Amino acid sequence: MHKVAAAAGVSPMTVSNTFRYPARVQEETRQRVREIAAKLGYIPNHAAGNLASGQSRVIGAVIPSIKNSSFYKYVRGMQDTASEQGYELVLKLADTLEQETAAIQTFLGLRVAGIALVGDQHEDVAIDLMRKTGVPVVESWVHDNPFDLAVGYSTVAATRAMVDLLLDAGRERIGFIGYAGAVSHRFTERVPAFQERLVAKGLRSDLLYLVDEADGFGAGPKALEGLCKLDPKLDAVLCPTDIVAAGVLFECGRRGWKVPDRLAIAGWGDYEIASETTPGLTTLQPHAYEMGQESMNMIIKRVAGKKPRGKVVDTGFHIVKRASV
Amino acid sequence: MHKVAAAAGVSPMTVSNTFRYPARVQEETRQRVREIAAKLGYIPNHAAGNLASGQSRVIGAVIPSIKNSSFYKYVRGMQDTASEQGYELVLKLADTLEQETAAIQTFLGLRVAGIALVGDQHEDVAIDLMRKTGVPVVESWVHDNPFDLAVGYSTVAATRAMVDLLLDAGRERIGFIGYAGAVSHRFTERVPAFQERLVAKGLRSDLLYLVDEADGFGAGPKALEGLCKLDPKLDAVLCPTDIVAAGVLFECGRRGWKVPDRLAIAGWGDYEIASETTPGLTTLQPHAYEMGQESMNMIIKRVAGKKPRGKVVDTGFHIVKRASV
DNA sequence: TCAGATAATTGTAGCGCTACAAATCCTGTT
DNA sequence: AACAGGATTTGTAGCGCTACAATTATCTGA
Repeated sequence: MHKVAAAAGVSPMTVSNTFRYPARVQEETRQRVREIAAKLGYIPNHAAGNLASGQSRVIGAVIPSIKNSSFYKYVRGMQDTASEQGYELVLKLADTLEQETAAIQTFLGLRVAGIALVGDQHEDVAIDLMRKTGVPVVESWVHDNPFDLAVGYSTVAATRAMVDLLLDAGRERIGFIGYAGAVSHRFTERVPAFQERLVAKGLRSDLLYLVDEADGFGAGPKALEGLCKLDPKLDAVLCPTDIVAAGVLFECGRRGWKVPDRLAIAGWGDYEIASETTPGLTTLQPHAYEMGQESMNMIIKRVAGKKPRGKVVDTGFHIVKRASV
Repeated sequence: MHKVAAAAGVSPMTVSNTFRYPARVQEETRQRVREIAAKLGYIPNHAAGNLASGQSRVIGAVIPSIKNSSFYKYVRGMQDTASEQGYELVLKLADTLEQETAAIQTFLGLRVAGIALVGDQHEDVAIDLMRKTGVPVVESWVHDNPFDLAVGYSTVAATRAMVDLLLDAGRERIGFIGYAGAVSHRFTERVPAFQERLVAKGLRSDLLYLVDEADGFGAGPKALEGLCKLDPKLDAVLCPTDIVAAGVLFECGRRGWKVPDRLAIAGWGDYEIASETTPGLTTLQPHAYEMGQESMNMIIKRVAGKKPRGKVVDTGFHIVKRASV
């Protein structure tokens, strides 16, 4: 900074202002400083700025997995919104709670302005740390009991809507594929919501099968086999993700089963593959992009002191009807 | 830090050493400091440490897209390797060169220890900045002309291998699906490599079709239609990604074409879907995880001054044979 | 017991930047 | 010409931490 200042014949403070508060600096001066900075390859040191001002324009997001497209739109929404408002989004991947905690610690060490998390299950250490440091935190894909801020949709309402859709289609032996590794309400909440509807209609509500991973195609065939053992006349399945649904669909192809005549298949997440299979997959669209946008908006407003703690935003969902149901 | 020091009855320097150089501090003291730090929710301020030491344990990676699984293993490889060696990996998404430049600027502002990029096409501004600041930079998925460090495999050799595979399978009217938005050698290099083999055999080498996006299923049907217009007797296609290949496969299903009898389909990337379709997709496995590992190793060695500039590592590839060819 | 060596701890200074207050420069008035 | 009042610019101090040198504690063997 000093070199730039010297080269431009101004004080270091003017250089600082040029980048932080351009309005404070005269057009002409600003231009000159910018030019010289560019020529010298000068980039303001965020770390030092952060230290001096106690503020940061960096927001950290912890993402469970990029193995599939489920979080793509969510991340895009965050990225777009953050950069629109002059913030920077950096990502860390974490597939387990331990990794999430490590990621949170890294972000805390970086003194980010805020943290975006997925889900409401976190290690105690992490919760403790976030509480003690007081960083703004937004949890997404969840609907209630926010740690600080939350944005999501109601999994329960969505599950009910999906089951109703299958019932309306005249299905009576509906199977449910769950995610065994689920530490999150996002997955576990679905079971009771699923059963409640069937019980009300006097139908079997015990056609449940848990798979190890929610993102693999391979889970589909396994689950279908498991469910068929419980009821060979199974006529519909509700899947945890479109990937699993596609796996089931491929398996139906191998078995020569017509979809949806022999089996109706409902997916979840509106992944790209849902629109590309034949038949297309009926699925639940979780408004991921909007969730990403809103999560950044909440964090940024919180940084500005405009949002109270404990705030929840419901971004809703809608069902995309295709031929598989 | 001072609060922790006071609470533990030691000097701030001892607290600093406890975290940075545990070996320098007596077991007993270290333990006490750690406990009190945990109780107080103290996390060392990376920004300040970075500033004081002029060093950083954070490495930034710019990733083109998380829309599909193509980069999943690559990121995992980076993440695992970085954390094994005590570094932190943070990610930024960038789908365009402008976004990449912005991401690089952010990382530079954060004063990261190194930067990992995908491909060898970058904006001049970005190149200039990286050169002037002298950060270690590793480009991956590319094989030559490194800006600093590079790790990848030979797209040319891989294309040749794929074409040979189709020729060995007795195909004579082979179509090539390319990626129109390709700014990178990764995609453009393939065309001449593709043609060279066919010309040598005296076969048509003009069955080319460019699609807008390499990651969408939808590109498959479009490309197939385009290629069939050029040659209705097309008997094989080489796709830019498994996603496109799956799109072609689905389209064959709609048309009632048997794969590989009527049309052989070769994918690229060994995405998960390649093993789950029926028939399975023959594809090219780019050793992405190893690429991620090696890219971090190179950066970290470079930080330690052990690697010279201009170093390239070839992580190779191999062909996964399945039923589609 | 004590010099001499090693281990453990501790001040000091300063990393690059920004908040804040103070100083300087302009303009248009009177 | 003098001056109020705003626009610009500029010192000063300090953010939280670490390199480095200096200090103090502890141990060794004769």
